[in-house]
Amino acid sequence: MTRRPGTPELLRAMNDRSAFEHLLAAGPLTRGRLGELTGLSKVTASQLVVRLQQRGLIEVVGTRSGGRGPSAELYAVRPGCSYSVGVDMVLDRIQAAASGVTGPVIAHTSRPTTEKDDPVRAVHEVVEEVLTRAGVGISELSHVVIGTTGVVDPGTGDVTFSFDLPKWHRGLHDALHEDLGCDITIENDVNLAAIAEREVGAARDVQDMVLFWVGRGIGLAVVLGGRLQRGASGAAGEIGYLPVPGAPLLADVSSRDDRGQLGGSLQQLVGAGAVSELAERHGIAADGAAGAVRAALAAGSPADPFLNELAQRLAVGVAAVCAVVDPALVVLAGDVGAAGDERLCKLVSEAVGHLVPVSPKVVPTAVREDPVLRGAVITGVHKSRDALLASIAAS
Amino acid sequence: MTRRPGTPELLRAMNDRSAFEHLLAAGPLTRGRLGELTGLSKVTASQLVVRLQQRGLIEVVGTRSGGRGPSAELYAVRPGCSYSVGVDMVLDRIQAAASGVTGPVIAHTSRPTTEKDDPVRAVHEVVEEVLTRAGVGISELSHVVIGTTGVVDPGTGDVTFSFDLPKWHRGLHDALHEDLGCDITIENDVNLAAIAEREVGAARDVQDMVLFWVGRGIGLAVVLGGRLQRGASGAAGEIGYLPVPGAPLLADVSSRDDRGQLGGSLQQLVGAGAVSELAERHGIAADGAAGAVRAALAAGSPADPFLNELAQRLAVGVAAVCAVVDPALVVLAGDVGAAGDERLCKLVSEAVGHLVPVSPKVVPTAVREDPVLRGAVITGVHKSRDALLASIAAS
DNA sequence: GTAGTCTGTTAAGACTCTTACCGATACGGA
DNA sequence: TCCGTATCGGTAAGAGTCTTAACAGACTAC
Repeated sequence: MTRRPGTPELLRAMNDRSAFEHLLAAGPLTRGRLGELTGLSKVTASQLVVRLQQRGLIEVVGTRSGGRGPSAELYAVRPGCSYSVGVDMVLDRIQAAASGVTGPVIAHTSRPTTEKDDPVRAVHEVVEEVLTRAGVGISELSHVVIGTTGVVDPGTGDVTFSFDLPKWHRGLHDALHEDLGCDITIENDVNLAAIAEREVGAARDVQDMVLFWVGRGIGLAVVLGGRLQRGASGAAGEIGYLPVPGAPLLADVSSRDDRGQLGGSLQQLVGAGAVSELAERHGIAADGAAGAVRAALAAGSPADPFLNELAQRLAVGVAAVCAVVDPALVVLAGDVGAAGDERLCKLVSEAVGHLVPVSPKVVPTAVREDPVLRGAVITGVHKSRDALLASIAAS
Repeated sequence: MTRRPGTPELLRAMNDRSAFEHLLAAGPLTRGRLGELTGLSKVTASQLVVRLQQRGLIEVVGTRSGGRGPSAELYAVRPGCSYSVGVDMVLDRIQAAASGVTGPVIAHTSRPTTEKDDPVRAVHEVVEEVLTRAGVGISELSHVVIGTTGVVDPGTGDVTFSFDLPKWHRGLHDALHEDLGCDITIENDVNLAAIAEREVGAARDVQDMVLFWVGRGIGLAVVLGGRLQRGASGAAGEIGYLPVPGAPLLADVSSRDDRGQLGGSLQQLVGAGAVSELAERHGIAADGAAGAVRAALAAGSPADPFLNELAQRLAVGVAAVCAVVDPALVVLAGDVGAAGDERLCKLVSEAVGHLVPVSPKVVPTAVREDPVLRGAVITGVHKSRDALLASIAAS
């Protein structure tokens, strides 16, 4: 409740902030146009530009000539006023990408790693490398966003536990913060994929959507009212544990199946292992679950029973989600989801229509390359923007 | 994006608004205290009080003496500056309650009705009656909030379809608005119960919670990030359709079971009919599902198998919800939920713990009397407050 | 070459807030 | 009993933000 009272300074901060946001969203702008967009007068817009320029947040990037009068100067956000890095680690590789505050990726790197590596060291090395490639000093780094399988405590921002990566555990957040000296955000990988989908993929401008990740593991990202919902303990979307018909109820959540893999009901139905098995049973030979789906799509109608059965299983999960949160859009992502493409989505959509009285659009992911890394970078850019805007308001 | 620029007038509006909110939240206040709470100086607080008083939004309600200097005047929101009415219709009775903008109910009425009555007329009559009892003219009425079983389109605010009430259909919102000449809000009854629970019940200050309504029908209200989530088509929480193990998958959502009742999987498992049947099978004789639960609780350990089975069934639904949205709190409400009380909640909580890796608190509803009506009144008060605050900002 | 239009600046005024000061009031301790 | 002190409410002067109005300069159009 300790909100500042409405002093005139607050007004200035609000307008500076508004102008900065418009510059971020609508590219280079003249003073006049900035005045129109913010609703402020010409004079105030000029003062505001001077302030932002003196702080190094914006710069002149050219002039717009061709009009009647003198050439107007074009202002844009200075990308170098804040850098962020996104990191994604999957199985045996760790990737990183760097961006300025304006958005576009300016450097990318990828190197091998193993689950036994110390995560702090692995992240440090890859961040250092990508910054070198970008020609940016570590002191200019504002935020690092790291994707992880598993659950992140929304209170502390720390890893609660992580599938596959035994060395990623509680305390990692603080260790990385200490090591890199910048703000650290650890986020669930499926959530990051959903952020990418909303920013540059199939879910642009959708306020209520879910992203159903079907790959080695399965997961769900829930976006409601335009906001990513992490749940009270960060476990929102852990739908591997969803109790569904067609799979035996777990005797206990801590028990493991015969593969030694943690898994609840839906996990046993549409996890990668189950999909491979299903493909095999239908006589489809391919490498891995996603490969099986691709092979089935290529095979045409002979593979229909396999795809139908897979769609039925997925639809049960989707239907449960629809019954609870009623999204406008369901994005199928992950290896298997992406491989299934529009064909599988159509089958799932039809099956869902028979189970629940709502009909969300079901579409394949439109972010085909490194969605998690992409989401991490986007999140980093957003975080560094927020920090800049807060600094505007504070001073 | 057409947001107003940061003019000094906006500042005044913000501060007026802040002061009004503080007066609503913290009861009668002196000018000095108001200045402290808003963070404004004594002078500004005085000017602000004068403005609000001239508009009839606040009034002097006494003086606070006993201190050192002269007695300070106490200001409070004038309840009469805006009235709202909440309406709830269940089966054969329609209820209404009226409130001023400060909150407390000032009049209540209840009259018989039937599903065949014209809803516009039924609502009109009960609203008129409760206003008469309150001594308020219809011209002073700002908002009417009506609870309904069934689905409300979040885009239009209109009824999409309603269980049990065939005459409640699309167009009702506009018809009521025309008839009563004030703002109309139609809201799902379970959502209203959740609003009441958050305001005066067991879910105060909880940001992520769900209310599981177990009664004649079953339903769910989802509150995430402090906001009620209605879903893209208003069908969030229609968990009667949730596919669960232990109940047969629906062949088609439009088919009906042998009772002729629309129902998905979870509905068939824990709907009132199923609970009564289960009780009968365990040799518990009582009138209705809630009665059976009360009888079982009174009977003690001989009835344990019945309660355990019921808890198991409920837990499957709760577990599915937890897997998707991970609430901090699950409130069991509705006839059956309320009857089950802490004993049933404990059993459900234990069963949920075996199904999913999160452990939300499971508690019985703390709003025992007319939760839906209560929620409707609270919603009406909030809406009329919003309207007043908007009017402050506009002028 | 001149008129017209647009950019960016300066000057004066309106509105909001703040600090500083003052008279009036009522309690508490000497 | 009386005076010191804290508090309430109000007035006056000042600082910060915005606005409109007017102006000097640059560039295009005819």
